[in-house]
Amino acid sequence: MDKLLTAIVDDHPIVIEGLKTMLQNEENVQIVGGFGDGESILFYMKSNQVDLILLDVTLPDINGMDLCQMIKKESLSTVILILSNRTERSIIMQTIQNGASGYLLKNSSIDELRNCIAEVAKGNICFSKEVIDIISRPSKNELQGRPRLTRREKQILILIAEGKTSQTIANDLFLSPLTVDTHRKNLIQKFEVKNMAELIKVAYEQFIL
Amino acid sequence: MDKLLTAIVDDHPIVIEGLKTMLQNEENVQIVGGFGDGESILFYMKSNQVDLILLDVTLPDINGMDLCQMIKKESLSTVILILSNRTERSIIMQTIQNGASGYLLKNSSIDELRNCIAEVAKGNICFSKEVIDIISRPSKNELQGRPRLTRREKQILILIAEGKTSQTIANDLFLSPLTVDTHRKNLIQKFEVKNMAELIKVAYEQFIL
DNA sequence: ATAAAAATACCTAAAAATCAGGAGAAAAAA
DNA sequence: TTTTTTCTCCTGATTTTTAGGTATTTTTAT
Repeated sequence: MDKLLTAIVDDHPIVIEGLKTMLQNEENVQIVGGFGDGESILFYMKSNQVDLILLDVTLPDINGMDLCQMIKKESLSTVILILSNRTERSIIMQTIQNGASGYLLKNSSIDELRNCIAEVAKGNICFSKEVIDIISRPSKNELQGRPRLTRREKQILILIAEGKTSQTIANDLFLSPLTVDTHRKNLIQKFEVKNMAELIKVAYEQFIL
Repeated sequence: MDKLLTAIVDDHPIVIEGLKTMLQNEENVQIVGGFGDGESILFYMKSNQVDLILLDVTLPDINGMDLCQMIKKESLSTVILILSNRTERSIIMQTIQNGASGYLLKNSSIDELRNCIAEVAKGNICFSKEVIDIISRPSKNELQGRPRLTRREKQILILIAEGKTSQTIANDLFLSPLTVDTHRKNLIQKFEVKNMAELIKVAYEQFIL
């Protein structure tokens, strides 16, 4: 098997150097360069093949999620492995949704890194142990502080998210618009939000929608 | 190693039987029962240990995402492996976010199933090849039809999602409220939505928020 | 340098949502 | 069978958003 042509994208030169050192003796990896921002890796990819990208999500110019998409647009076969300090589950999930094949925290061991590189090279999706914990563990504020919605409230919430007005919803459900307004009010109270926009946001964050 | 006490939850008896047959000769798996709905597995778990659940997302009583959470609430150590026909990426991601450790399509081979069971039992997250494709491939309507937002628009979108009014946003950004209104208007046009609630919804669906 | 895109600001009116109360009927739970 | 929750509808005032526009200044890209 040919070595994986591997690029490192991180705005900390130290991290780049560290990774280079850690990976220089790997049999299946060949570092083709370190890049400090999104622009430069995208530019490099226009004229060079890259099989694997070790990518930090926080970059000066482009955010990691967007960069993932751009990289995949440039070359679908390039595999992206995220190396980041960010431990928010939403960030992890979003990078995967945007085309990354794996996610490691920066404090991962060389073994985990090695293992993940092997897995993603095979086409699998791979996370470090710590990341799996984050993904699997329903966070306190997601499970605990999650308001209980009645059937009607849930139903109306969905219709609100579809952009419908109280009037329209009332017609759909054969209710008075005033009733729908009451449910709106109750939803706002239950979720402790200021308006419908914020309501939809937290509903998404808490996976109710 | 002890055998994994494994429950099958699916509303099609044929699927339950098929899985039982497929897995009866596995060394590390012991089927403890088949369940046709969410209630019955939750009830069973109250008095019996279950290590692994093979779960269909579409059930008559409770939807798969919610059931995942309930199962994890009942027993955090129980590992959930989704077996489903649903190929929507959002469903796959949501089950994982809700505590599932893997996702297979029902037409997966016995080898893939065997492999995934082994992986999730080790604490890893595992998908079948087809599922990986779904997750990794940015779908047309997500990449293509995604409106390009300017920096300002994105910034204002975030503040709107926080429940702020035009007035408040204007204060935050040292702008005229009228300017903020213009950006609102442009956002509504770009996303082709009817109001802010729907805007936040599609922004989430397209991973912009 | 010039064209295009983005950001800024304004106007008028109508429509819709939010706030702050209350109150009766139906359904579900204890 | 109570009790509690949910669902329903109401008044009235206020705030905010939405839907048409127009138009100037700054940035950005060619």
